[in-house]
Amino acid sequence: MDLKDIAKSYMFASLNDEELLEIEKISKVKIYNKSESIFFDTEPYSGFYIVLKGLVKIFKISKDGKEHILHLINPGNSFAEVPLFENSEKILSDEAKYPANASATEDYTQVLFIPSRPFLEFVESNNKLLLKIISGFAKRMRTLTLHIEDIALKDVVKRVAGYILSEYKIQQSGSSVNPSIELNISKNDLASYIGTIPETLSRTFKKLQEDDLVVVNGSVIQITDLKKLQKLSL
Amino acid sequence: MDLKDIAKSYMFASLNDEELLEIEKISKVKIYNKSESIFFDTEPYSGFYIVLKGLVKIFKISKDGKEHILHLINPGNSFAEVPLFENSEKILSDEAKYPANASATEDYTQVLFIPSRPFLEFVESNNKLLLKIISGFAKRMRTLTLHIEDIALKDVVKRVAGYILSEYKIQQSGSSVNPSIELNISKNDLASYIGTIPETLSRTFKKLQEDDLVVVNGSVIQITDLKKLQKLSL
DNA sequence: TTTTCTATTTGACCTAAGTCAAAGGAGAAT
DNA sequence: ATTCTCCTTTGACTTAGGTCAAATAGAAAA
Repeated sequence: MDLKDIAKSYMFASLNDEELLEIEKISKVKIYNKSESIFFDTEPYSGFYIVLKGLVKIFKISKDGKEHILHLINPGNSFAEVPLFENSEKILSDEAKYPANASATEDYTQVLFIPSRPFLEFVESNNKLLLKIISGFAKRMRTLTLHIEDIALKDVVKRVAGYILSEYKIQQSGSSVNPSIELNISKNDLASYIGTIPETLSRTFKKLQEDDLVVVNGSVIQITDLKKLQKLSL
Repeated sequence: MDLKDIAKSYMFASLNDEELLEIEKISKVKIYNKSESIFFDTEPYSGFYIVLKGLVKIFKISKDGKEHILHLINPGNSFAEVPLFENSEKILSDEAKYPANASATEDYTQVLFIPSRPFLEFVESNNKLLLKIISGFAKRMRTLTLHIEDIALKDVVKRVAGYILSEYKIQQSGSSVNPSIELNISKNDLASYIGTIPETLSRTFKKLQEDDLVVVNGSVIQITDLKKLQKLSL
């Protein structure tokens, strides 16, 4: 593994080579295929992860079997690092469990596993890293509150429009002549992520298409009318 | 103002007297009456707050005027501290705005205002405080994800039952002979917080009452059947 | 290619919860 | 006490979006 891979992550971006080496020493690269589980919410907590390549979904299953995707973690981002700081005593005495399930949604998803104990020791005396972690948490919190607002305040059409636009912003596929995005998750997962079900999502895409806002072609979504789509999403 | 008031907050609980004095020097106590605004989401960001007494609600207003309460902040907890770490450059160049609205929901709500610049300088070299902040963020994040799960996965009955139980856990009014809670927010606000509207909330209380799970008397809710209520909330 | 399996779409139907309108109720102000 | 608000409840109605069942389309395997 290359130190540069670690340095590309947001959390460790500001570390110097010596510190990166330290992280490399305690961490371990793991590779998962599509829909393989990384951890279940029944497992004892042993450490957190950073996505190096691919995509990871964090999800919960409700009593009656409904799945809801809480986060989609892109490369460079960490996940399951929250429990580490939530209740350190429980972590150090191995009493904590993972608070949700995680699995890869793409083949050859590469993650870096960082075990609790050595990391906590390392981080406690590293202000720069602590600030990075705080900043990461702050950004995640922003995403979460936006997500809550969306689910609580917006109907499915607005949420779908919003998702397309946010993906477009991330992917920004060069040619703005023909703006389009490619879904990197199944429509099933997308439905779960925006808080609805596949049937409703399908009907919503149809409606957006009939209104000439987008053209859906499998996993490719062409944006026909960006302006209108933006207006609709608010 | 007493240093002890500051020390009672979760964020500053582990500071020594010297450090507390430092915080006192840079901060300022403010008092608000019920429904008075603390800040709007249109105001430039100038610092964060800690609730000393009373209750603060953080809320957003959607395009069409619907209000949704994102957080209810109890004494000891901080609010609006997230933007501080989200994008430090913007904060320091005064380009950021508050990301939501805040107002007091009780008379004589006392808050401590801590301005960005001096606090950032103070915190950057204080590991203990950084860890406290991370831990606070982690806990808030947990609350937020639970909130998302609730809204996405549970119906209104389950959410109301859940709220009653969580309040009961916080208030735990001595005599477990007759378990009951007292709502410290209006039913209007409660409806908004759990992601519904007053009419539906009212009907839900009625239903819970008809099923002999609770007895609602104004703002006092007696829990008649704790076991059943817990089962219902899952 | 043919089969098999899974993902997606469509149709018919239903229900939880929202909207609108109005009536009570409780506390504040006069 | 009486009026004025604001908060809460009730009733009648509507609808977004969920459920269930079946059809269709892709993708992977044989």
